[in-house]
Amino acid sequence: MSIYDRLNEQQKEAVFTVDGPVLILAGAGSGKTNVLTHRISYLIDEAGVNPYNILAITFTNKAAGEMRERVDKLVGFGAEQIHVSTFHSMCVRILRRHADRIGYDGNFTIYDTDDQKHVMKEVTKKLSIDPKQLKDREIMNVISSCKDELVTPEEFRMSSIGDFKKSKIAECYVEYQERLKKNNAFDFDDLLMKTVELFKADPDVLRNYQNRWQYIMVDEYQDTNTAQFELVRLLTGDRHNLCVVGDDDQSIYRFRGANIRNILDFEHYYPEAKVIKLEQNYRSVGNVLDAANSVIRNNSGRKEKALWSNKEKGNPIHFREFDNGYEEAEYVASEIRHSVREGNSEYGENAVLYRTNAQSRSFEEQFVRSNIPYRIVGGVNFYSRREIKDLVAYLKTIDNGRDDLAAKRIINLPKRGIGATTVNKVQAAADSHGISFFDALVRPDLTGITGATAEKLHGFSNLIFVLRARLESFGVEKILDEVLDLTDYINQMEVDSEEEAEERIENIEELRNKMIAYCESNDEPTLSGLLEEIALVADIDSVDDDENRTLLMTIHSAKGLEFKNVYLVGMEDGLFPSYMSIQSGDAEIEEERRLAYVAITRAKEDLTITYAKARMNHGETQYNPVSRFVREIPTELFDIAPRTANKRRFDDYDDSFESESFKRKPYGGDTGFTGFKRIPTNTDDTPSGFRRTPSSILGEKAYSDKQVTGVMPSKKTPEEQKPFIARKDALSGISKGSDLSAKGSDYGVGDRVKHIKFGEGTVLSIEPQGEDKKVKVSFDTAGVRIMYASFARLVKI
DNA sequence: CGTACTAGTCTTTTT
DNA sequence: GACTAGTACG
Repeated sequence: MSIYDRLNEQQKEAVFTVDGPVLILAGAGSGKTNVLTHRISYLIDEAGVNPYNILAITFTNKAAGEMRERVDKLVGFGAEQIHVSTFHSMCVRILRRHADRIGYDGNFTIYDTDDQKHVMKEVTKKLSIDPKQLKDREIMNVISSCKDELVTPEEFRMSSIGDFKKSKIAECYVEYQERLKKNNAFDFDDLLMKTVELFKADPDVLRNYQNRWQYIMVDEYQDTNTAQFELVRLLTGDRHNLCVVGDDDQSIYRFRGANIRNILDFEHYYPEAKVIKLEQNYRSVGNVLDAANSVIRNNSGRKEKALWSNKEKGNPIHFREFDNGYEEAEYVASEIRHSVREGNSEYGENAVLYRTNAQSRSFEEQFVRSNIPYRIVGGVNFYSRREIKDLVAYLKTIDNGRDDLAAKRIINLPKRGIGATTVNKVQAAADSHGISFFDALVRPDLTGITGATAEKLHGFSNLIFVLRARLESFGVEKILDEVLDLTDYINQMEVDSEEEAEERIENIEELRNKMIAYCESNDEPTLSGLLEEIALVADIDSVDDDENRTLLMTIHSAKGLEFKNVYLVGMEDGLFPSYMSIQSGDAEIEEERRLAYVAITRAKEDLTITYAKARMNHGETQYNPVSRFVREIPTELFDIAPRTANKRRFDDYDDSFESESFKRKPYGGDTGFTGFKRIPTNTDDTPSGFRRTPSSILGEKAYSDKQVTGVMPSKKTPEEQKPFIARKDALSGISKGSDLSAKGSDYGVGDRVKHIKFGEGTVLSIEPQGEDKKVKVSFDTAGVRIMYASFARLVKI
């Protein structure tokens, strides 16, 4: 009996074919990750390949982490030698070592979208481009596409001759790239493009990596762009020991430059390639799979595939129609609550998938009201939040003063009376002397700034020097506290509301947790290392599978995940497929269709599709028809079919919900009835059909005053219903570093405590962490959390 | 230099 | 509807 016995024939073939190019066409849910991990294990244990010679590239850090974990379990030892990483982090590592070969310093910074925008602002200003005629955003998109396709500024300039608009963009590209270079910065696209450039410019370096990585595997191959293809091609060299895994039907990143031809033409490029199709789906029940197949069938130019399953048919696909998005969200929340109470699923087995992040809001509101523990993935990236960007800008400036954008961001933050005029003077001095912004501001002899303003600048640079000294003496772990302390950031923060303040403080707390986590997982933590990790994380990376919370996310984020119950919401033409894609044509619609296919195939057992007749979109109400993708699913697969549903069928369904406190009424529409309306008749909007304990009823009652964030306690005494503590009080514990250990020491292990957001819980453990304490608390509704005493401000009850 | 108001944009997805 | 950048004014 070996670990390979449980694989099916095709999977075995994929695992055992280790030499030469291999294309694994892995349909949704066909055990792809399993094949990849077994293949790595086979390479090491059976084919005698040194783990050091194996490279596995994935799409997200989360996927990389999971793969490593699973390989670790299969392979006795040596798994840590395998290089598992994302394209971007692999490129960063390579560039850190060899960037000097292409004229950059290995100590480069990585610009995010926000930083790029700032640079582009400067560029268009300098080239006096009218922002009304040519938007920064458009220019950036074109440049990004160029980089995806490995088109250099010079090449693009040549190709744009004669085209006015294009040549304007080309000028911007040239200037933009020069500025990046001057700032010793790469943007995301550069990481790939410059690595290719490096490999082409320096064959020795390339050969070095070719020798190191003799067996290469690429996951999610359908999402690679031209630069990534080229990178892989170069690394593979003459060995051709390349195994790519993907599914052309799940290619959903065309907008980002993903080139579906990479997978469709693989055999063309490597004629000796072995093609293996994994067509058995182990994930979804028959009806779900049938629905997925009937949708994707409408696309042309696919690789021939026949996904099948020997699972039972399962439940029909649920289709529900609503008057508006509010009712849609209300329904989903009540279904999930129902399902969990009936013991049919756990919160974490349910997921809500939508096309756009903007849709998350109404669901979040309903989930809070219904006391459903949830987690929203994506939206505004954690590191794009203002307070986080501010603090990270401090960290960057402390780390090295070469990031001009970072220095400019914080020079007057908190307010020091340094304005635009001064900033411009300093920048001018920096430009004319070829030094960084920060270096220029400490040189009054170059800037010509005197008097009070010079004093202010001096104050700022002094602050940075002090912080650098503290970094030296206290280390990365403490540096954030020092920044908060010396800048009095939290008290100086401008906020509109108590809620906003709370949210920001929590984000800062989260940043602090992440920094500590980084320090703990690295033998030699450095500020540069931390900042690098920060630059390359995606939101999905921080999703913890064990949390038992319902996940809300875009379909894009859901790729690669699976859930027992999936709610695919907002299935309206104009929203999904998006209005843009409908305007653009077949290629775009096909991409949206693949997205629909990805969404449907996330469901293991139950799929619920919802539609709202009217929906609020940027402030105006839209009326959209049912998504064409829904109409591509045969009506037999639905319990209530779109458009053909009748009252009888609805009433059948509704029986289980009929109650005195909560009624759904048929809606008489002109297209024939397909939806229903709920009319809550009292404040307790829970269907009375559920068996509920008195205490949970009490909890629900307490909920009628509205809660805004996260998961709340199930029980509240009148005293606790007081509003949040006044802001200044709430914050004082954080900004004064010396107070830290004094705070929150009035409780011990086993005590009941209350957290401002997570509610009540029991203290599991307390351990000292420098001046602070790490407290582990099991919250009644928010699960087990580890937090820092100074931030958590737990109150003993 | 800082504030308050206005206009514009976003909303398709992200390493 | 929400957030941001830009502008006018004190």
